[in-house]
Amino acid sequence: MMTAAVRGSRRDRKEARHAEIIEAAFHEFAAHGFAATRLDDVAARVGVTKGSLYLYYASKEELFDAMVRQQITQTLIDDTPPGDATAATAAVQLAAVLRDYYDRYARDSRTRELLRLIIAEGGKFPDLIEFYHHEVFARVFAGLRRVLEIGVARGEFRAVAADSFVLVSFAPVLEAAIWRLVYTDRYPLDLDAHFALHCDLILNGLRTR
Amino acid sequence: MMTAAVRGSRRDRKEARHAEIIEAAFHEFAAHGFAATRLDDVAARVGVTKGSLYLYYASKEELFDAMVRQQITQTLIDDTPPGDATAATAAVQLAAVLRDYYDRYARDSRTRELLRLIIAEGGKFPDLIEFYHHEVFARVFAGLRRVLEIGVARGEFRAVAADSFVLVSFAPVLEAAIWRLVYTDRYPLDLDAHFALHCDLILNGLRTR
Amino acid sequence: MMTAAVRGSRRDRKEARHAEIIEAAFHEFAAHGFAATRLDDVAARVGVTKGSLYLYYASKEELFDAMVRQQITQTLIDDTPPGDATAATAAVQLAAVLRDYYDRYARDSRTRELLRLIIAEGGKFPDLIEFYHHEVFARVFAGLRRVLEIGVARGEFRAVAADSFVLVSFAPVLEAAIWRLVYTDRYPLDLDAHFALHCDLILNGLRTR
Amino acid sequence: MMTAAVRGSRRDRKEARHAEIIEAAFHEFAAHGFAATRLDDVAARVGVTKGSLYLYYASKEELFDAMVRQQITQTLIDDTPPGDATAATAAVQLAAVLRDYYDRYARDSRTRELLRLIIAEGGKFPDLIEFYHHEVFARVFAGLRRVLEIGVARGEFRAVAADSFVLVSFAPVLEAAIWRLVYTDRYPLDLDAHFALHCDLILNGLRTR
DNA sequence: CATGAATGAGCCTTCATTCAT
DNA sequence: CATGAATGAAGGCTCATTCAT
Repeated sequence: MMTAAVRGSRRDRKEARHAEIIEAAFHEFAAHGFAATRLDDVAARVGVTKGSLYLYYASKEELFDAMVRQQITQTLIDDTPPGDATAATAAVQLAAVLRDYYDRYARDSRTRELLRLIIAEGGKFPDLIEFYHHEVFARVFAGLRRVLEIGVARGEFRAVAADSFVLVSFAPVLEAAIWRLVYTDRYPLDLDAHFALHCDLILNGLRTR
Repeated sequence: MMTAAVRGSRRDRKEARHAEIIEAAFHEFAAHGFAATRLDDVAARVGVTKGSLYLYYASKEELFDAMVRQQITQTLIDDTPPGDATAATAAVQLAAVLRDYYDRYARDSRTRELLRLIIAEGGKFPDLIEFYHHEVFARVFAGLRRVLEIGVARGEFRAVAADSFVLVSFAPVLEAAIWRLVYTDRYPLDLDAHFALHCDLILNGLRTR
Repeated sequence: MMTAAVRGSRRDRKEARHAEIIEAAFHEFAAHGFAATRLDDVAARVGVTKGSLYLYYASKEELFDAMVRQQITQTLIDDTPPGDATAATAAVQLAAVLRDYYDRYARDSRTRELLRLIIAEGGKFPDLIEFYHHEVFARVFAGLRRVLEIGVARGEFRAVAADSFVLVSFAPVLEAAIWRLVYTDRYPLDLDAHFALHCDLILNGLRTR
Repeated sequence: MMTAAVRGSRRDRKEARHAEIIEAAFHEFAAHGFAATRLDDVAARVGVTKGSLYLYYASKEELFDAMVRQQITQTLIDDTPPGDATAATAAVQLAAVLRDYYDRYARDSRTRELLRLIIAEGGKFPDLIEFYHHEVFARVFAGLRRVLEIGVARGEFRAVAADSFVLVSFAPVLEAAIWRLVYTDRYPLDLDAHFALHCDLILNGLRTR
């Protein structure tokens, strides 16, 4: 039992180290981008020597890759579908879904930084942007498409082109995220007002007459 | 006079060299980001030696800064206001303005790459994102605000919050640009359909009843 | 008695571990040389962790030293004098001695690899080449000298300079070993023909008229 | 003319640098082997910074390769055939050829060091040992074969197997080189006596009766 | 103006060695 | 005994920057 406990804790400690490194890597990579971050700094943030990182990840690339995947996965670990399925109208559902996306993708700074990395380093890591699409955009669009279909089926919404709709209706969320990424301090964005007008326009735009 | 002429042509040649270097720098920086581009590659693209770059720009940072500013300025060298001021209705004007923005910011690959650099390197070059805001977003938002005001004045549009409106109505343009930046090849975006639905939703959303 | 037995088996196990490590070290060092072999690889070959090696040898140098000494000693564990002392003529004896040396130093790949290490790393390990001289060359030369003396005493051989003779007469053996070390695959050496001509020339060269 | 002169000297200086680096590399590689030599030391020997080496050679491997090839080529730049073609007898010719080989391969320390590198690093650089064979052994053996054929044709030498003869007759040269490489200081080899007995045995061994 | 050799700081990666468990 | 995580000192290679020509 001792042995089992010791082994267990060893594995646990290793898991924990992995997590610590990922966390440190996230901060450094997010702050400086792939090329400009120094593994020295990542290690220092963990409180470990540079060489130790190589006990966990075989290269800077692998660390970056693992970090991004883990951040994406962790961000979406909440697999509860967005929105409020019990809502009376599709309009309320759509608003709930959008609010959910704002919370996940625009309000959370970690998600924003991840987005920056995807945009900035996507060219060098095609697998990662694919993964990001699969885990993030695909789900987001699926959610929006579902609400649209419900609303159309109920006669609440006009039958617009779904493929474009999911993109166009998500755009202000993405924009809010990017805006905060780039201009947070200098030109603050009032997220509530942004969300309010976003819903207003979309819902009025979709409404049947 | 000879001397002046010679001096003039010399200055011209120097101007031309500047332009060549900026152009080469744009391609390299856009492709690899600030940290990962090598001045060697920029120089090779110009057909010149690395050392020569320092006759024109004092450092990598300065070259990057000059390049981004020049690209921004050149992109906006067309100072004609967007849209079609002669249009009969504000709705048509708004559509014209949006179409104009799509052409400038989503369809043109150079503008997209510039956007990536702003997002990716903004943290390291705060003056540049400020400049970008001043030259790009400020103008864009001013254009949208004007049309909104016209439409409201004419009773065509509802009087929505202008600050949010300019952002929300521009969002699909920005999104299209970023999407093409990241997913061009894998998940193509139908820009015409995107634009069409964008206008549809916005105009229907704005319309007074 | 139990204790003694246990201790004994423990010591045996320790001896066995030593042998395993030496064996693994031989393969790695022979394949890559001193500087380029990794203790990780040696340990992996034993099926043990790198750290464990330090329970047996205090450093890479010591392991190398011990390995070479052990290989030399083991190679010569057969202390039977070379050749055939009962042979009728010194010529037959000489041929028998040479055959013996071919078997020991040219045909056996382990001996060849050892030779490479002596040549390659001798500068860094002077004690080892001294040991090699004492255990290998000194014996080889003594054997040849003895046969020469017998042949001269019997009037079969001319009285050539013994110091040079032992070297010159051994040279083709050494050459065969080195050739196989370097060119085994590309330019195979017919050891039997080599040996035959070697004997032919030496015996004819030594013969009194 | 100035320009041409300047350009010329620049190229010359670059050539000279190449030569200096090769020379320094030879000393360091010969002293420590491939893996254990530090480019820092090579650079220091040239009186230059480590980074400068990369202006001339793309990697440590390439430098090593170039160095070995250049040393081999330079050693054999003397394309005069070995021996003394005007000699009266094949025996005298053979002795002259062998003396020549002793001078080239056993007396010259540079050649010996090269040999050590071939033996030590051959496994890692198969092309180099091939090159060495082509430039060194092939020529050496061709020289010996020619003299043998002449001697046989004249009835001076017995018609022994040529393939083995070239190897066996060269062996003492190789051995002398290796001996000096390994045991120079501790067990000096009297090269003249070695050569004398070598010739004595070979010539007596070859002679027809 | 332009070159290109040279620099030197710095970064990623490796690996012999140590040590708490 | 054995482990394996951790260290830290290098070492190969890169690249922005300088400068004599």
